[in-house]
Amino acid sequence: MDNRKPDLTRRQILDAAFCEIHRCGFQAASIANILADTKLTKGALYHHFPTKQALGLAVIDEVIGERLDGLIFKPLRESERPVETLLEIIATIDDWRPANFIDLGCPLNNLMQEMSPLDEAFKHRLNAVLTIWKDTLENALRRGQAQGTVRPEVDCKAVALFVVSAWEGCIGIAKNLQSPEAFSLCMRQLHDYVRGMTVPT
Amino acid sequence: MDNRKPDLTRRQILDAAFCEIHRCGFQAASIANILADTKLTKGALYHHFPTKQALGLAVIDEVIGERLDGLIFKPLRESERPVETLLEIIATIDDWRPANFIDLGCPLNNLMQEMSPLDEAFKHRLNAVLTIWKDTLENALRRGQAQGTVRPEVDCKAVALFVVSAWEGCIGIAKNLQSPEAFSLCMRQLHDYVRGMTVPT
DNA sequence: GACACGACATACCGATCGGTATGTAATGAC
DNA sequence: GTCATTACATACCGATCGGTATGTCGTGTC
Repeated sequence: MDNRKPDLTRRQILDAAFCEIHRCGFQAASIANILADTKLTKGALYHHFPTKQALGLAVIDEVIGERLDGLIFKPLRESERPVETLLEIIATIDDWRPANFIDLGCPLNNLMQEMSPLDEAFKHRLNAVLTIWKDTLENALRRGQAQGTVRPEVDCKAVALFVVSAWEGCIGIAKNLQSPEAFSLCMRQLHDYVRGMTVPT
Repeated sequence: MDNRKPDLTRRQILDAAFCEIHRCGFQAASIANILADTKLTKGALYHHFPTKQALGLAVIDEVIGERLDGLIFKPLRESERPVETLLEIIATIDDWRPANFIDLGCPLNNLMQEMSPLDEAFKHRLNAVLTIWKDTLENALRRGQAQGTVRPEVDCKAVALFVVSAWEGCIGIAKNLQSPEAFSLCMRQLHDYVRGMTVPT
């Protein structure tokens, strides 16, 4: 225990927790298993996170939320051509999705299905991420309308909601089928759906 | 304990297990909580089901699978006009969905997200139900093509897969949002999507 | 160097868990 | 009525759980 690095320790715990929660869900994720990946002990864990719940909430904000921001939300926000970017993200998802995506599913979706009926704080944090996603898509579609790439009669709010739902649905079904092919096929339909919202060129 | 009715006892345990699993998932569902709803004891439960896993698998086959069959699969199989029936089922979902659907989500989807990476037997059983759903939709679309109601260029396999995925996605997102309005809005987009597969009249 | 605090490690705690072993009684066949 | 089997009820088991209490030592300030 030379050269203490509390920030590194905390990050190790967070990352190990993310992996364990992704593997078996929050309720079944055990503190002992999380720590087994770190060579750290309960003392360290409880120093940084007062409860298992607090650790889970930190995973949502600091791991899951940050990842989705980097992969989806930020590129859309910053794009000059948001609808083209959205179509590109969907079309190339097999290139950038994490390797265990089909095996284990989407960490956000998994936690939403598991914890939102059981824990108000989880639901609130998960809702925050979900709402960013939904609003980011809605905003992209509205900007697309302003740019003339999205059809003016499209209900951007409804379509954004449906796209997020179908996206998570495709991941969830592919997870059960354990089929990368089903995932690709399904995402291609989602891509066609979004393209159906655009002005033909 | 007069007048033993083993079939009734078994059914009580199954139904209580379904409710508890729906509420908090399989892993967190405890035998003690399941039994608390029944006035029965562990002796009865382990007489009928050798393990907790066996009970969970029976819930999939005998409760969840049967329900979906009654609500969706069978009406589609037996309809003379399957695509119209599909559109009708989607349009009227708010009339026939169970009351706790938005709160607790779809029992099939919940178990798929939770258990399919963890337990091969669960995955297999869940896959069986999911595949029936998917194939039933695919078959409905193909019959629609034969009847001239579905456009001939539609890839029925891909669309069926996407519809099931989006359906489960809508339920899952509405569950986190705890919003019946979001669910209705999302299912309306799904309805529009399916209708986009039909020949305009 | 002394001291306080922070960052951990370790041993321990009570509660809960799925399942087992044993007991009791209902039921049906003879 | 006797017996075997079925259908439960109850007490108990070892394992695991999240968390607590205590100890040790590293670090920074004076």
